[in-house]
Amino acid sequence: MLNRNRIVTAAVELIEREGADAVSMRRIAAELGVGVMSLYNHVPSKAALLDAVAEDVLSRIGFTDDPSAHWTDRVRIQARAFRRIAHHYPRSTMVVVSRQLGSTAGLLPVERALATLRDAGFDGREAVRMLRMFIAYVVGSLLREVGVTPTFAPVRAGAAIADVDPALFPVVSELRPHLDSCDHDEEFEFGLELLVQAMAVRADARADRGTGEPTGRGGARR
Amino acid sequence: MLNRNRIVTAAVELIEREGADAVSMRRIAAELGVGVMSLYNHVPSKAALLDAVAEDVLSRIGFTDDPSAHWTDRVRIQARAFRRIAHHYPRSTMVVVSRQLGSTAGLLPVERALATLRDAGFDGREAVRMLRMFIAYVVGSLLREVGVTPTFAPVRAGAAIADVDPALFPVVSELRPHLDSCDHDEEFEFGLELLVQAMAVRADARADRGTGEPTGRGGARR
DNA sequence: ACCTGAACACCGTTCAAGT
DNA sequence: ACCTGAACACCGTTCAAGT
Repeated sequence: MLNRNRIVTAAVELIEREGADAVSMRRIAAELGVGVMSLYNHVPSKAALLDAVAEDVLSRIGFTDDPSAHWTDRVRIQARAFRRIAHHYPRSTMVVVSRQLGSTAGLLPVERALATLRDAGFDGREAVRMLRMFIAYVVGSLLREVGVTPTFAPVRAGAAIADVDPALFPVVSELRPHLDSCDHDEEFEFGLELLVQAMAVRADARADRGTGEPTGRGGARR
Repeated sequence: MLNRNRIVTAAVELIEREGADAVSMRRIAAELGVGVMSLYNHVPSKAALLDAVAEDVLSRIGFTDDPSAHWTDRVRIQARAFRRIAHHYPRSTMVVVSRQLGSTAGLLPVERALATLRDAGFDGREAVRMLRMFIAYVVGSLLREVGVTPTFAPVRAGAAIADVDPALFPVVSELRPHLDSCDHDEEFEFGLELLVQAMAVRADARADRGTGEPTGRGGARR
């Protein structure tokens, strides 16, 4: 029997198998062995289907939050959990990122993250700020890893820019070896660590001013 | 007379006016008062045209790098310049971000940024790392500002999630006021400052170890 | 309630024909 | 070299008809 869930799953599979461009209502219907119009009994439009795909992928994030752990470790773990689904559904990641979700699908991660930041001693305003900054970093990183990021940085993996004029771009030419290779794990962890430590500094500053609980003391553990 | 540049410009204008979804070869041709197939004399395909759009927007970044300024200020200025085009071409920003560029179009910003980071005292490997981290943050921030970011964070501007169950999402409900509003300028500057300061700490650590020039001394100025 | 085919108004791109 | 219309193989979605 046809239902919304089967349609969404088929869409995710098709995206991962052939890319987001390959997705069409007709293709998905064929995949499921039904007429195109049957889909519309369960999904109002293609746009709504893609929203559902985004929510579905997001809901697959596997969390294991340990409230007794140091908040810096909890932040690290949450960031990595987020990154993990992107690796599991690389081509769907772009879909997730390019859709403006309106539902509460992605709210659980937010709840967990904000709770962690509150435990770190940040007030509401700061916690939201920190979360937004963190998400910006994670989303930006995933876009690079998924291979969609603009060249101007982690230049396209492999050869590609063999033809850089050293006279016009001296530094880029000099650093070509470093620009050409990119260990995504290392790169992500580097930024993660830098952010966590920067956050710990703020948390400590708060504590030293006597505001909030001293939970965040001791800086970022390694 | 029809040429590549006129076509790209028309595409950018159409994207900004009606959104990326509205772009079709036929629409652009109509806009320019020519037959659809005329476009193919100057652009090999729609995909190539969108790549050209991305490059065009990127190349519009206005830079005024002052090598005599403190490197932290140069980083701030470059980040803001990048952000500014995204505000000028909000709907094209998603196109830029979702295309994998292969040309040297976006190489000038990279050159400038890497030169700045080298001046800060970072070695090649560190400079590239810092740049990648920075770009991740900036790209992620722009996606939020442009309104494309997944909900799970800067929940859709305005109402949208009035229906959050406080029992399921206590922290989210409590922080609703902060989640609902988002001053993009403030938010961006907050993360920018945090990153710059974190980078300054690393630069100082380098200098203290006696490596590189002491250019980065003194931490991040405000 | 669910499924469906025909039809409509669109796509991107190939090809052969024009100048 | 540049332009072009017709044609092909696709789209998403509406509608009326079936069960």
